[in-house]
Amino acid sequence: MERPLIVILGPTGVGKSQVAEEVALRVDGEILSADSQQVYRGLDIGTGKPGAESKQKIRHHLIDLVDLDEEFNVAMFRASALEAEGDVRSRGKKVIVCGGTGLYIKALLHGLFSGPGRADEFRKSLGKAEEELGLSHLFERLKQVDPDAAASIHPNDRQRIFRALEVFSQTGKGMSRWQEEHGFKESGFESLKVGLNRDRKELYALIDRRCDEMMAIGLVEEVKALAARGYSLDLKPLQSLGYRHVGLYLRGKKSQEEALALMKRDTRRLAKRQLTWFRSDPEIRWFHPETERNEISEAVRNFLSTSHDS
RNA sequence: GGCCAGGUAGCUCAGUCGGUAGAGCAGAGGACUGAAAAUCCUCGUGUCGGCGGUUCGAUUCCGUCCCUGGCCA
Repeated sequence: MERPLIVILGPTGVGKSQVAEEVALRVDGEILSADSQQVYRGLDIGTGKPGAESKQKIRHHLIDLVDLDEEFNVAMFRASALEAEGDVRSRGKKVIVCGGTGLYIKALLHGLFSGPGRADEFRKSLGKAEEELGLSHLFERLKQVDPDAAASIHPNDRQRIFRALEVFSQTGKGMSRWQEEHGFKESGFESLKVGLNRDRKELYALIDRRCDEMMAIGLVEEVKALAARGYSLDLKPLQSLGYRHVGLYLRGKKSQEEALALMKRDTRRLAKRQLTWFRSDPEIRWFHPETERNEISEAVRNFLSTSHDS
């Protein structure tokens, strides 16, 4: 039996949280965050985690799963999400997924090919080879072992070249074959995808305001406190939006003003990339987060009344 | 009011010895299977301030007007 799942998605700053909370209260549900940064303990202000009042009203999941120096990735997200989903459902509550990390949502809904995880030793050797021979050499190597993957990966895309070589080296099978065989065909969920969007100008203005607010309520102090606890500003999660910008400021590379301006710009760019990702999904039904609240409720009601499991 | 410097892409500016123009930034579009708030790719037509003049042809030269900044009254 396919399990019903309400998914609320959209670019940063559109107003997903408010909509998700309203829906959760209305249908007696709990929220699974589909956000690649909220999983880190200590990243609060910059990731816009739900506050105390919200947590009192609604249970949130998939937040604060790991420390900043621990590894986290899509596969771990999927595993945690399935667990949380089962838990919520077992208590008779509705599951509402809310977030802007497209890959995470896709992995939850459709799975991932069961290839190897990250192989640090191997990556180190790749890093060395890159230093000595250049990335183009690694790309040539990929062409040899997995021409299909090489055809779909740009020669400059270091991250994907590394991953493809890693998959081949660990399994002896090209990543392109793994992907082809998997094809995101796993299912098990029947989903209602509620996409939230608004006029670009309006969205960007909200993003700018949100960045100002984050600074005003102590983003810099949050990062300082993390550094004081011994976390390096070079840690991967601290390279994300807001955190890396505060890092630039704390290291004296940018003034606070410049850092804030860059944070706004990069957040706008993220929103654009998120929209690009979501736009390609024809299953998403788009709504305005404020003016179409009624339409959203209606869609949710219809979905729940026709879904098989209830 | 006078003198000077400017008015060219959303912004900052370059340039055209007369043949309707190009950089940076901003922005737009796209890709995406264990780093995804990451990583990567692609994209620059705009009455060259208005109106006249010279010219086969003016954004470029000339005149005039308007606007902005500075200096002098």
